[in-house]
Amino acid sequence: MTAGLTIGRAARAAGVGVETIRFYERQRLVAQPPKPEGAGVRLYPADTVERIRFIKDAQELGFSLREIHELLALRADPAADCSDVRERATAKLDDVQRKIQRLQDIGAALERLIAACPGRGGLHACSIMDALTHHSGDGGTACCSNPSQTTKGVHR
Amino acid sequence: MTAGLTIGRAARAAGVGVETIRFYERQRLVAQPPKPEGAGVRLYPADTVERIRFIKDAQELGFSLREIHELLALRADPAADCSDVRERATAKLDDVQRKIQRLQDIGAALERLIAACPGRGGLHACSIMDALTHHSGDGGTACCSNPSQTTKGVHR
DNA sequence: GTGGGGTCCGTACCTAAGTACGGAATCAAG
DNA sequence: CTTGATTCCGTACTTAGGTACGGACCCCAC
Repeated sequence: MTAGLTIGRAARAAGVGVETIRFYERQRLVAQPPKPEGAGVRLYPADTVERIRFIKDAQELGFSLREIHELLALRADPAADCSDVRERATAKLDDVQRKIQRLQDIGAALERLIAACPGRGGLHACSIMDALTHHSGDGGTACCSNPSQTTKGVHR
Repeated sequence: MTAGLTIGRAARAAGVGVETIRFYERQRLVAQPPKPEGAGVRLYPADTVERIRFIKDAQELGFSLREIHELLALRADPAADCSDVRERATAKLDDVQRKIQRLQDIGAALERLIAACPGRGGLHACSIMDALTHHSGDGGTACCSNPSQTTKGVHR
């Protein structure tokens, strides 16, 4: 069993900064390993690196740190109140499935957008909003009316 | 064609606060309708309500306002550089598909967690991290070792 | 055994995305 | 035509999630 990684190596392995790990420790999202007797430096198990990666992943999927903490706290062991764990896990699963559904809608809209691009004829969809809302096939030319609101200087 | 909604009604329809709409206007995420000649109040088309809903949805899926602006700016009309639009749309689509993949992994892990709950025998998975990492079926009892890091006071 | 990098810890600072505030103007119901 | 709710606009404040800084300490290679 390898002893573990120093915080710097752990951070590099997880793709975050050292300060981020410390921040997560303060938020109790990851456990702070004990400092060895007398003096020395804390060593992080590979486990923690996985945990941090999960946190970053979940964050990109729109979960807040609080929600991620709830996800990580879910554990099915016979010593816990199973019906409670089931309930919370089921709620999270619903959440996840709703997100998947919406992403699939957006994905389909993007595909329509891509397909409509060098249209040579039809020109069915023009913006994502169009592709999402009146996504019914055909419809002829009733699209691309007001070409305002394009890219022009957002955020500084 | 209905004239439109006042900012308050539009906000209620979109499920956000008035101040949020004004904030989005400042960020150029939604267009500010013109104030009628002389005096009066701005009227928002139903269109804008849809747009705001989309923004909120996309945000829950982990897109930043900047990314959402990019998504909304994508439009396939023959007057635009199609290869550029295709490229950006394809990149966004990849993004979306990666997110779906990761959500499906998490969903599967949650399902394993739920299934393992009133285990009566096996007890295969215990935390999401376990269910995500050594998710191979069977394996016997090597699970649920250290029940530390449970729920105990995060964020005030 | 010393020099340079890494760790430790506390505090300060930063960006994104709102949210609240306050005073003037405007609208709509009675 | 008053009164109460909205709108309008600018500026200030807040919260989440980090990031940076500074001084003390530690550890490893030379």
